[in-house]
Amino acid sequence: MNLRDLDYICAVADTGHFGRAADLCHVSQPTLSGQIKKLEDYLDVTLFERARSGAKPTDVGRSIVDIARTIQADAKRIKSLAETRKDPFSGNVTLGIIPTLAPNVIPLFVPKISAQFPRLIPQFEEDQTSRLTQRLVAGQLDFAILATPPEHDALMQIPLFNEPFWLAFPQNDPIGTLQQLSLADVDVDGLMLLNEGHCLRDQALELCSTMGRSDQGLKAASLDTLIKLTAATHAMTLVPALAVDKTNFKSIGLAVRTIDDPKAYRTVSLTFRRSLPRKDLADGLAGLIASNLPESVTPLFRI
Amino acid sequence: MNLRDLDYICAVADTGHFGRAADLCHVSQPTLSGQIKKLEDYLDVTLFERARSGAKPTDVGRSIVDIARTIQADAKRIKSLAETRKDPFSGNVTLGIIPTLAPNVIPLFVPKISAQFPRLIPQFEEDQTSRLTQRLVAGQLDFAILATPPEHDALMQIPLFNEPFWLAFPQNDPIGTLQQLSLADVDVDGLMLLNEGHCLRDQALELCSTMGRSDQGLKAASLDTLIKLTAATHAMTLVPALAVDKTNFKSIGLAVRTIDDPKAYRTVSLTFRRSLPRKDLADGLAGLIASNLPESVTPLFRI
DNA sequence: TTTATTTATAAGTAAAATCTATTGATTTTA
DNA sequence: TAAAATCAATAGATTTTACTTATAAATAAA
Repeated sequence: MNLRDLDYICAVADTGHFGRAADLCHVSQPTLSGQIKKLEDYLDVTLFERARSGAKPTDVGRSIVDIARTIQADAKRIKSLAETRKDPFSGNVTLGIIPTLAPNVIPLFVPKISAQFPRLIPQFEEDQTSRLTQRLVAGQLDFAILATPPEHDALMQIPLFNEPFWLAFPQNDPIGTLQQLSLADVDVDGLMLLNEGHCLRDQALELCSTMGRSDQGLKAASLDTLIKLTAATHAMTLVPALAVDKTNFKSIGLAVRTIDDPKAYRTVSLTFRRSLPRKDLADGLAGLIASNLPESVTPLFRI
Repeated sequence: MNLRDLDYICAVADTGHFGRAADLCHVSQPTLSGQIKKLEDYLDVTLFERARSGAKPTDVGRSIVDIARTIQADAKRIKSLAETRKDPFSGNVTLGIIPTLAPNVIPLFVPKISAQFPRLIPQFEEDQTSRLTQRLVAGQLDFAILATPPEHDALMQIPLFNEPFWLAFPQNDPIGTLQQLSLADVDVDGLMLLNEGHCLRDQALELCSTMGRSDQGLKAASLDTLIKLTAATHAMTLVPALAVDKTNFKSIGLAVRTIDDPKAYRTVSLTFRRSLPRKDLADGLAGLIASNLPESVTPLFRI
C-alpha cells in the first residue's frame, strides 16, 4: 500500500471513471488501473465495480476510500505543519536559566520575543547549572543561559555578555571611602555566600582565591536572601551587576560599588547541544538577548 | 512522502536509534537513513537531532511523528477492514422487492439471513419493477427480486421459483364447481386488476391474451386492496400463490382454486448487474431464498 | 454492423528503493 | 593516550517498482 495508491482510489471514487481519475492524478490510465488492481490484490478485495458506465466503489471500497481520505488529510497536515515550522523561529523552545540570572535577565528580553519571533513558544526553567547541563545533554532542554563554560563535550556556547561583580557592604563601612577597590581589600572570610550548587558561590570564591576557606558561616539559598542576609548581619557580599538595585540596597542599609579589579566579572553564555538543528535560533536568541542589555554589563555578541 | 517512510520515522522515534530502527523495519541502516533524509529534504525540515547518544525527534519531528502514527493506524484499519470484508457475505447489501412479492417473500428468508450470513447487513426496498430496474442499473441497489425478465442488458438473473396464479372468486360462484379450470373459463373483462405499473397486472392481462381490453373498471393500488375489492364487488381476480391465505379469503367471502392451465404462473428471479463483484453473494442469496419456499411454488434454483 | 468509449494487458523504459562496503566522527575501553 | 567500538552518512551497484506507449477486449451508442 502506498499514499499514491490512496490518491488513485480517491480520484476514482470522485470521478467514477478510471480515465478521468488518471488525468486528475497526472498519470496514464494503464498506470492507475494497474496500481489499483495491485492494491485490490494486496487487500484481496474488489474496491470498484467496473461497468461500461464507469466505476462505482463497492461496499468495502466505499469504507476504504473514506479511510483513505482521512489519511490524505493527515498527510497534508504533515506537509503544512512542516511548511509552517520549517522556520526555525517557530514552535516550542525550552530555555533554562540559572537562578542568579533568571529574575534579572528574563524580563530584559521576554517582552521582545513575541515581537521578533511571533511564532516561537518559549518555556523557561530555572535551575542550577549542573541540572540544566544534565537536561541539556539529555535533550530535555534546547538552550540554557549559564555563567560557566560548558561542562560537557556535547555542548557549545555563544558568549552573551560579561557581568561585573559589585561589592555590597554596610553603608557606613570604611571600604566605601577607598579611592580604588581591589578584591585584595575585601575580607574574604567575612563574605556572605550562597549555598553550594550556585555557580555564583564558586565564582566569588575563585575570584578571592580562597576556595579552601573554612566554611561554617551562614549561607543563603537565593540571591535575594543573600542580599537581605548581608544587610541584616552587616556583612559584605559580591553581587552580579544585573542584580544591583541601588535604591533597594540603600533602603536596607547597603551601599554598592564596582570593583576595579579587571577580572571581577563572569561571562554569561547561551549554551546548547552541538547537534541542535536550530543553530539559527541560537543566533537569533543570542541577538535578541544581547540587544536588550543594560549598560551595567559588557555585550559580547554582535548581531 | 510514502507510508514506508512514516514507518521509518516512527521506528526511529520509538527506538531513538537509526540502526535499531532499521532492524525493526527489516531494512539496512543506510536505506533507512537515506529515506529519512529524503523525507527531510522533501519537507524541508529536520525531523531528528542526530547525536552519538542516539536520535531525538525535533519539535516539528515530534508533531510529524504523531500524525504519522495516526496515519499508520488508519492504514492498518484499511488492511483489517479488507480482511474482515473480503468475505462476500459481509457488509451492506441492498435488496429491492416488488410489492406483490415483498410481504410474502421477505418473511420467508429474512429470519434465516442472520443465521446463515451473520456479517451481512441487508436493507430492503419495496418498489415497482421499473424503478427497481432503474436503481439496479444506476448501482443504487445490489439486488432485486423481480417477476419479469431483466429489461436492461447490464442486468442478469438467477431464477428462483415459479409462482402459480390462483383464481379468487365469490364462494357461491358456479366456477367453483368446474372439474377442470382453464383460463378460458374466466370472464376476462370482469377480472379485477391492479393499477398500471404493477407487473402482476401485465402478467394477468397477458395470461388472458387481452392486453387491449377496454380498461375503465376499478383498479386496486395494492394486492391487499385488490383482494378486498374483489370480495366486496363479488368479482374475480388472479392471485399469486404466495399471497393466497385460504382462511382469510374465506372470511371475506372468497374462494380460491388453482388453475389447471399449465402457463398460469410467473417466474420470480434474483436480478443484479452483470458487473456485480459479489457473484458468490448472488448464489448465496438465491440458495437461501430457494431453500425456504412453501410447497405452493416450484423451486428453480438448486444449491 | 460500425464507431466510440472504457478498462485491461503487454512490453519496454525510467525512477526509486534497496543492498553491501566503506568513511568519518565520536565514544568507550584497554 | 591509543585502539576498538559505535553510529550515522556516503558511494556504487542492483533489484524492484512505477510509469509510458501501444494495443486488445468488452460494451454501449449510432
